[in-house]
Amino acid sequence: MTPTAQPGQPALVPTTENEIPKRLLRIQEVASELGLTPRSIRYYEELGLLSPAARSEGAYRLYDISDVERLRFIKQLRDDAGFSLSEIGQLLEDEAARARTRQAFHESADPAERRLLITDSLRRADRQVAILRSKVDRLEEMAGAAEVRRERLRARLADIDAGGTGELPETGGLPAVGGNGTRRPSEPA
Amino acid sequence: MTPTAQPGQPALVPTTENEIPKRLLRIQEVASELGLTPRSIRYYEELGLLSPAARSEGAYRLYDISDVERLRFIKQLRDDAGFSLSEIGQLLEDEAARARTRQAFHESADPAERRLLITDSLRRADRQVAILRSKVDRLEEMAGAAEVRRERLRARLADIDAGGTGELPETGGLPAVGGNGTRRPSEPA
DNA sequence: GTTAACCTTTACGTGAACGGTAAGGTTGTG
DNA sequence: CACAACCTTACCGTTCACGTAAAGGTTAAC
Repeated sequence: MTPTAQPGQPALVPTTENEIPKRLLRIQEVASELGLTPRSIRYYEELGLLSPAARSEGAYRLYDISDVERLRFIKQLRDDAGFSLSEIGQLLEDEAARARTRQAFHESADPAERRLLITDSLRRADRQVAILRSKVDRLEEMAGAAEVRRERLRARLADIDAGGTGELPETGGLPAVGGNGTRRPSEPA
Repeated sequence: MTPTAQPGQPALVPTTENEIPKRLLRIQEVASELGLTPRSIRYYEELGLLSPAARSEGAYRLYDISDVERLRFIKQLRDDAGFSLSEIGQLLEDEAARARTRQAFHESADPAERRLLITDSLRRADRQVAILRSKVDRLEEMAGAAEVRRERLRARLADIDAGGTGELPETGGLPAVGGNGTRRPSEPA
């Protein structure tokens, strides 16, 4: 509450020289930045969706930028794409593999081995793109259908304003308004 | 199991003349057609998302085409768009209003009143379009980002195949592969 | 009118995705 | 070194979206 610096604050990683000061974030900082809760982040970890880059001496979880980006992606997949956490798990590399992979990549200068790691990631990226694109397409179709229904309503409105009955002859769109009541082949919506 | 017609089968509505034979469907028929279960359909009804066009003498739920379309829309909103059932309720006209509206529309020949009903539906349609479009946009962005990450991986693969190290100098994409391990400003992904 | 296949309501059970709390340890500033 | 603000694990509770079973009534072909 005081205007002075708070007690248990962040933490700068002791960078060897004047390298980029890689701030490691504690769980609450990450949570606020992403609009998540510490609880849900721990839950994702429990499911194997991610694990913090490091732990402090006292076992505090410490996250780096790549962790935050991964979490942001997870959140988008959950909120925007509506995937379940288990589907997200299938889409992402599981955390164990992720750790092994990046270790392996940096420790091996062997191009053949590196090639293998990259083609592996590439396969995953392909899957992600395919799944996201197909979802975009389905949603695009829904949005299009909604626009069609809207246009129909506009046409009916125009018809009424032109002295008509406001009933359209063609196909019954989504029964937003009319749908049943009389038994004419097509109802006004 | 017999090749003969089953016992408790469908039901044709006694159409006055040779009007379009409006088949009313029982709950299981609707469910199979849409890939839902009777239970979930009843649940949606319980939440006020829809109600069957009619009930049989013995209280069987009977659905008409407009009901099926409405259910199909609900399912799409749930599966493809990932909305919760309560969000779907907000997007759709609630069933009570829907019944009142279509009654009102058919019983009133008054253009002014009809106009009101239509503008009302139009407002809802506008909301639906807006919400769906914004969701499409967010997903489009995600898909785009995924494609960028994929291209980066392809570039690294090409680099390796050209005798390079497979590390890219620019910005760190989603930490799909590399992300931490060394402390260089940008990691290979 | 029997009967198989369907339906009804009611109610309790379940998996997913967290929320909340308890009991206790850690951090960094004053 | 005291202390406020953070964190830890462990565990029980909750909401949503149904699944499942019980007990009984309905429908339509035979």
